[in-house]
Amino acid sequence: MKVTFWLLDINSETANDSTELWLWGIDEKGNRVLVIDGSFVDYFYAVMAEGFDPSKVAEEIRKTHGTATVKLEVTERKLFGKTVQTVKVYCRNPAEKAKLARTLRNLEGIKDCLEDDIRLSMRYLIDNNVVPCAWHEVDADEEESTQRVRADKVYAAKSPPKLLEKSDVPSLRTLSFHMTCYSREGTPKPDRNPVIIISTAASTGEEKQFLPNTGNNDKALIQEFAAYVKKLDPDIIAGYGTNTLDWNYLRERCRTLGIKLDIDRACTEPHTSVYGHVSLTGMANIDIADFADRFPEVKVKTLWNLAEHLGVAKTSESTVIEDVDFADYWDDKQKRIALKQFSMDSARSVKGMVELLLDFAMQLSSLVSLPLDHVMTAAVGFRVEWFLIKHAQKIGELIPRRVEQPYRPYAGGLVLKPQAGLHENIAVLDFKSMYPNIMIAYNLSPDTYVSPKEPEPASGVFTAPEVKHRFRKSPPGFYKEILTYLIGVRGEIRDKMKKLNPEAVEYRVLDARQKAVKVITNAAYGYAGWIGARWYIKPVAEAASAWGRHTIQTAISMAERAGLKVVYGDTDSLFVTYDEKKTRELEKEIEKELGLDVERGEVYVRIFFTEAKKRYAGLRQDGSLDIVGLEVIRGDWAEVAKNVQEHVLEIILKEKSAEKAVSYVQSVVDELKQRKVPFRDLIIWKTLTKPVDEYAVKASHVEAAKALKNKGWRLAVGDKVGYIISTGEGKLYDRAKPHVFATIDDADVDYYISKQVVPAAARVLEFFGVSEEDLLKTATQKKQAAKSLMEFMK
DNA sequence: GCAATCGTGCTACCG
DNA sequence: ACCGGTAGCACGATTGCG
Repeated sequence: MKVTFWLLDINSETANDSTELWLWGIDEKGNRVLVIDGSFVDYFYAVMAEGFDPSKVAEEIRKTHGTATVKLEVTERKLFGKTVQTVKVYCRNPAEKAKLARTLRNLEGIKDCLEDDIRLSMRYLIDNNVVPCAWHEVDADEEESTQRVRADKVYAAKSPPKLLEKSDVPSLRTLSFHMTCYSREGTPKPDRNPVIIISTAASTGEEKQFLPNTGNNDKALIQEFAAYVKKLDPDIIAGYGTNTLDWNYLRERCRTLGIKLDIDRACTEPHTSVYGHVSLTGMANIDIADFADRFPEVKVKTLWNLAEHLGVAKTSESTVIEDVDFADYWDDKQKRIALKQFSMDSARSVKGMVELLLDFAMQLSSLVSLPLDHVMTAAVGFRVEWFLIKHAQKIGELIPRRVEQPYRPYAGGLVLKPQAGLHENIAVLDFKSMYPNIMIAYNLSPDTYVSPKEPEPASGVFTAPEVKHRFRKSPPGFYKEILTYLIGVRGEIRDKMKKLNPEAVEYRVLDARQKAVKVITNAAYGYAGWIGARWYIKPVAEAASAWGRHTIQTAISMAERAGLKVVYGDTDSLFVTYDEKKTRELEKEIEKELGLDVERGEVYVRIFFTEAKKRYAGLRQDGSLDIVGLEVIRGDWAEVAKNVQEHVLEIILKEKSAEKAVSYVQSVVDELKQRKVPFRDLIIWKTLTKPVDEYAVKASHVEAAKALKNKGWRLAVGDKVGYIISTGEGKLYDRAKPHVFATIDDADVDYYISKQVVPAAARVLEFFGVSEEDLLKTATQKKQAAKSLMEFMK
């Protein structure tokens, strides 16, 4: 019979010489199905050394390793664009694949073995064009018993599933949860601290809260939660920070309590996958924290900061309860109510974020072919790589092994020195997707690179400026094909979207799709220059940036020839004096001359540059500010300083009144002196980028981290540490206090005035004749300062 | 002997 | 575990003055 299903998860099961691929999905009727394919045979390639006959080598392999192999095939493949002879070695046991490949590398006539590092489940997806988060049709027989697993139907596939065009998404059951643990000694430890609350919010609308029956006894709590998960049988289980914290905690806690957390669809426990995320067989475990890097404007990546940014929760001082206070809240009858509410609200926020973000994850998953639970935990480089791998398989290009490479830097984009001060009426010209389009235009690819020792191919070559790397003109390289496809597809999607109502489900799905496509397109250049890349060829990235510099240089000359003044530029953008007719002509001329599309970006009514590159603030025509690079948008400055700078910029750009800005700054300084600012506006957040004892120098955030650790708080690399500078003796790092252990009365307001607020304000105001000293002047001195300022402005 | 200067480490930004 | 270019702070060693 034919079964149509949408693929949610895949895993492989190997037992007694048989290997099965388990495809978990949902059929058109909403049944949860498991399709088992036992016919796939894992393999790798043995690449022949120069001058060896593959059939003879195959014979030798058969003789020496016949029992480990099922079948041997002589085939031709390509490696970095060059044809190679190979023997495809089918393995009896997938677990022994890498070992067999290692042995065969030493066999005479074999230069190398490749693709033994591709895991079976990925191999299956790639080879059969089976795609996660997409519909397939499979010819299969229904199995009688579904006892081993939690599924409505189990099928045995008679052949691999076929991908269908159908682009809708079935209705998925999701369960969002939030877990709270009790500890009076810092970060809770699963061997001694209980779980006190688990709140859940399901897509069905059902909400639950699991609490200890008596005291802090959490055994029944966890068992009830586990039973509920099994009963609800969600397709997606989501939380915040669950990949790094909750699942491990629950697993450890269950071990301590002697209970089994067999909640997944194969009735096994959550397991840490080789890729680092936690996997629940047959369902998708989603950690919303893994989506946080899509929102760089959220500096401190907490559940609540992200939820508020996404508009799924409104936070106020009272909503959020800090981890340090959990135990106090729990132990106080009145406050416990608030803690329970907080937990429930957290689960609801997770649910809200899932609803907003899942579309993107599913589209990215199907685009790059990584299963849904893995795609968001995978780093950008790996997402690009899996997309490349899928295409490589189609065109017969072998997947290179990841080899350790020495780091060799190369020159990147060109950044112009800005014309400092205020400018009126400035337009930005941007090259559209400059690097991808350069790679397409000059056929830059790992498989088109012509090394210096090679003769020029018949097609001729493109030679990059400055660096002189050569790339054959034809046939098209594999990056060119991929990038052309991605850019084309994104255009098609966006055209389709224009005809749809933005409220429609289809519009949302398409929007998620085009975002996923854009992410991969934009990361291709970075991938090319990444030493960890399987297809790393430094000249590819180096040539792309060299052509980029050449492109922008040429555009600058053309702009100046056209009589447009260039006030700034960075990599693929030019800031020019705006003249409707001249810029339009320039855009056309650039496109004709360079073959790259230019689009007019922002047109600023007024823009302010400091002398520094990559830092400016512009006033848009709609009255909003566009602030770039300055303290306002940095996460490592105290909020009080950022607010002041933002307000100063607004006054300068809208009213051009340095005088007004100065008195505003002075008013904030006064408030600070009286400690009349919210405490949280004094917190400085910095990331721990390595373990605390590996720092070469003493630093405030590291000292604050040490203080937290001393009180039992577990801090991981990548965590943000919030601290304030307190009054007292010594260096700044001696006076840094974790914000959770401090109050406004501890704060050294002089530090905040002289090292935060005033420098941030002066960064802007010094271009209007205002010094840091002017900003520190008292009220009586203000009038004098204002007078001389008015002279200056004239 | 001490303040000014400079190099280094570090973080977070831009495109 | 995507690239290079860049700013700017704190720290701590070095320099320069006399």
